[in-house]
Amino acid sequence: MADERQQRMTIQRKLILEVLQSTTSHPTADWIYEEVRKKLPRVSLGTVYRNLNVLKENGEVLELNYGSGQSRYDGNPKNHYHFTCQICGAVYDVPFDVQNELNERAKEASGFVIYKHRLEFYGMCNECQNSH
Amino acid sequence: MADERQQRMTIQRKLILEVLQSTTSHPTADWIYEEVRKKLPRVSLGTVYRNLNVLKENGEVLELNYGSGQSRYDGNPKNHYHFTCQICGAVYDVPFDVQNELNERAKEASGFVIYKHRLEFYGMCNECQNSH
DNA sequence: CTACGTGCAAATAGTTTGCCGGAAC
DNA sequence: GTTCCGGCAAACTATTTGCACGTAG
Repeated sequence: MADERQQRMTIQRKLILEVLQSTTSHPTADWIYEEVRKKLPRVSLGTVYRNLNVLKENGEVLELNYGSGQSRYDGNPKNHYHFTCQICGAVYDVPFDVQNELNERAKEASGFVIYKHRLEFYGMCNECQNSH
Repeated sequence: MADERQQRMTIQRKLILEVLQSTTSHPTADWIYEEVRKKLPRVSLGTVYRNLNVLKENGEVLELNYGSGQSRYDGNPKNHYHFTCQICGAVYDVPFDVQNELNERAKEASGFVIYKHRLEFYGMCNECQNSH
């Protein structure tokens, strides 16, 4: 809050944000790295991670984190819900309104101050359904 | 499903399950390791992880996975909701009924087959509130 | 010109695995 | 006795970090 450190919009940071905002696929850091590398071949994976963390702290991207393996990132910082296919691992948005009354109920049930919630659905996507 | 591999109830597995079921603190693998070590000093961390994975596959425990760092484990396999304090990192249960109609709405909104959902709340716990 | 950011490589953290001896059944 | 499991240490994967140079503002 009191940290008024000046941030620079470098080419790397700009490209990383663009990649994230131009896909709906909730990619991993590694995938983002490969994409950015197409335009900026000498970029490093460390830079990708560093910038994802900066952008996350700025509230410009979300980190999604499922059971195992890598984190995934989402260029849409507005709270919304996700679906993960338990067969192929793909992650999709679930387009229905955020249920803010859930926060109320959680507050009543727990007594804690609730800032936000995260809701993730699991199941089988259409493609995986068809190949069964 | 077709895997009818015979499992043994070893002392290690038994203690790990007991530790998990006798706490409401959703501990990390490391904490479980330290607890089990009090009764079985030569147990190894690898064994703890191996057994947590076995128990998870059996559906006897849940793996909870938040933003960063380690996984946490829950000895209560019934679906229920959690609250994470964003200040101190503690995880608590949120005692209100599972909202199965959310699965319906997600199905309508996405067209996918939904098996389950996971709902996590974030905020500030009472202790952290008092120390501010 | 002054921080802040980058590339690179090495370090870390969490978790998994290979091996071989040991124990459950 | 057979098969699964445990201890140990090494391996692996994802992510972070130290350093010296580069560049945005």
